[in-house]
Amino acid sequence: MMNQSETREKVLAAAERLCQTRGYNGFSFRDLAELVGIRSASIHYHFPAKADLGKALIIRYRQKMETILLEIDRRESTVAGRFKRFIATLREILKDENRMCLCGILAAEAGTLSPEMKAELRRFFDECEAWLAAQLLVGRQRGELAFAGSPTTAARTMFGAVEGAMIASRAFNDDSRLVESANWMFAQMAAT
Amino acid sequence: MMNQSETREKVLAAAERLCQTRGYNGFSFRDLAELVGIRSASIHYHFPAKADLGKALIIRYRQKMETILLEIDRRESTVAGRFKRFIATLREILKDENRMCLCGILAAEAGTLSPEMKAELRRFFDECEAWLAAQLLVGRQRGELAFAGSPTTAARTMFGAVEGAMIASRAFNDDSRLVESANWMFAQMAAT
DNA sequence: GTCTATAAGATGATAGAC
DNA sequence: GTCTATCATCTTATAGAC
Repeated sequence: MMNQSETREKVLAAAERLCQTRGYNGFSFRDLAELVGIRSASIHYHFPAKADLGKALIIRYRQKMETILLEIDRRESTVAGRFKRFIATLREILKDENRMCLCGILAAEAGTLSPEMKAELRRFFDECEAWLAAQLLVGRQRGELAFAGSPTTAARTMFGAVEGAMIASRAFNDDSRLVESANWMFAQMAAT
Repeated sequence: MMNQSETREKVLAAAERLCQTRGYNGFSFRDLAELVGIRSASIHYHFPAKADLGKALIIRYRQKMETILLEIDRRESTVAGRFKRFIATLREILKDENRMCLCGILAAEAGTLSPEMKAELRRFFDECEAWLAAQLLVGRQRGELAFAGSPTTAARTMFGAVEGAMIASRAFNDDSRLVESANWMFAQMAAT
């Protein structure tokens, strides 16, 4: 028998995978239980309602992203290098079972999510956009990038483009779409 | 009593709305029947399986988009004007009940869709991207736009950005996100 | 074409034994 | 913590009357 946090983590990992491939409304507690190797009633012990699971899913995913972004900052010093590694991380998700960004697919399904889930979702977008905006600002200050308007608007556009490109990549089963779009955007912002 | 095509159209219109707000896996034949004012069994008369309804939904949406794009070409002569009107059309969708582009939300749920639905979905992306690419090519030839690489890559990136911006707009319940991102992208491509 | 009736299975969720 | 058992409800889908 496993302790609480061990099973909880297994459930979250499996649920994340299911949600990324089939969407929040595309998987059930039974699908999840089967994947983890326990009964669906046991899932309810850890997450009373599906919305509780959904909320935990977003928080965990956001925390993982925070770690990834910190690691990128640590390992890459140039804006170009950071952006490239950011895209590479997302590409890995696509390559693995054609998964989508968890929060991108959830945002598409926002109409059926609990208010709490939607609030957590917005935080994820806020954080990713803030990180991108910080990179863009530095890039412009260093004279590496050229773009009009606020870094915030540029970051929102870029992150939206990344999420949209992931969706299209999935539809066409072609992860090169994400990379091509990312490269194009960065080239378009390269200072002349 | 209504003739076949009349009810069929009512069903499709209601299903489109439900799908745009709740996603394909977020509405049932009963929800749909209630909205149309008939019984769910009657829906099955027009669309034996849900995937048949889904396929018809995409084809109809794509045809409507084709009409919209032709109309835009007819009424606007400049690339900037056409792009602006294209975005305005999508913004209207967002303003109305915070709806999402039908094919954007379906592409996000692609993992649960029938192969036929996925094929129709790709056609929608192909057509929108082809239209955008044609506009971008003309814009560059006229010296109004400046961008590197093929119009196809630029168009794919822009359309992905538009879909992504719609998703974010929905999550934040703020349709200005779409417009700001669209304006930013166009400004970024404006020839100096 | 639309209805009632119904099937067969899935779904989120709970009670209570171990 | 996990199980069995069970629930009420919902889901897609079909048969057959009108």
